Amino acid sequence: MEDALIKEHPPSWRSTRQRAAVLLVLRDAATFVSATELHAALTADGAAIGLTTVYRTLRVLERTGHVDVMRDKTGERLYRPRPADGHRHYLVCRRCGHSRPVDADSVERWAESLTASTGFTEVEHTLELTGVCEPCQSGGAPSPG
Amino acid sequence: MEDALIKEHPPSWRSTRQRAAVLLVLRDAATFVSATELHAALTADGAAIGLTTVYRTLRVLERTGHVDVMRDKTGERLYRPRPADGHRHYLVCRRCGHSRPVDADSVERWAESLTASTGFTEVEHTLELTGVCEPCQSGGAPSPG
DNA sequence: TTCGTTGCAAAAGGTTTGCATACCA
DNA sequence: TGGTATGCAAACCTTTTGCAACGAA
Repeated sequence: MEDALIKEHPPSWRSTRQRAAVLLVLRDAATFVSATELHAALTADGAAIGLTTVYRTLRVLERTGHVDVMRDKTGERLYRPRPADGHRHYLVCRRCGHSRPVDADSVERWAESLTASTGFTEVEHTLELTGVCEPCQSGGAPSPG
Repeated sequence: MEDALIKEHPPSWRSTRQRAAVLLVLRDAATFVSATELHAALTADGAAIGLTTVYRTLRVLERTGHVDVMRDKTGERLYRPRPADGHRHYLVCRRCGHSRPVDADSVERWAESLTASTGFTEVEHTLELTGVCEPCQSGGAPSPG
């Protein structure tokens, strides 16, 4: 992800130790993570980085389309690197937080069809899916994080 | 809406001047409104009510399924009375805030089918749709609120 | 009279901003 | 060297909570 980001997108993306650290941790995230969690993981890894910088970096990544954002029930923002194939919807386990992209083509098409049926233009959509993943159904409930 | 709420739902819903005022304003809402806006409208109408009470009343209405909730881009919660026919998805105009329920049966079915295709159970979904409504396309942009 | 409800002020929690300093290019 | 990026502290906002007073049933 770093390469794509550093070479392509930003108006002026300056490569710093802090940003590299964020990208590194984010790249391996199998679940949506909050800014706070990300910051905790970074400092636990020994990285010296301010929470403000984490927020600012995530905002850039969001603007450049490198991360997808969703909100949990409390309204907290959660981030996850956007897959290269451009998937944009995820099914998130309510027990362990694990997320997996889902094929939402039918929803995309349906959303587009709304333009014709409602008269609304520039229709955009946000879809958040939660459930309980197979591992969490059988075994106990792995704790989030 | 008042009748339905007062007679059916609550474990113990006590009818008060403040709650009646909230229900009255909310009933006529054609758009999603925030707790703050609701409170402002109420006090503008001359009602004496605390912001805390507005929040608490909305929480009860949310729990009892009398209002639908969505979040705007800033994460603020917006409320709207739930139609009697149980529609639960809305298309909201980004310019003026007007919202209309949409038929999302196909999405509902698709979401249910995820259980089979992903192994996730108890799949729940949140869908937020925005666009620009016809009046806002032609004329200028009516201001929100 | 009882117990849910109200409202103020304060706390909480996440996110943003001001500003001086550090540092990449 | 110039202009970004950083980081601390403080500001912001929405939402929740503590607690004493109020009021519906």
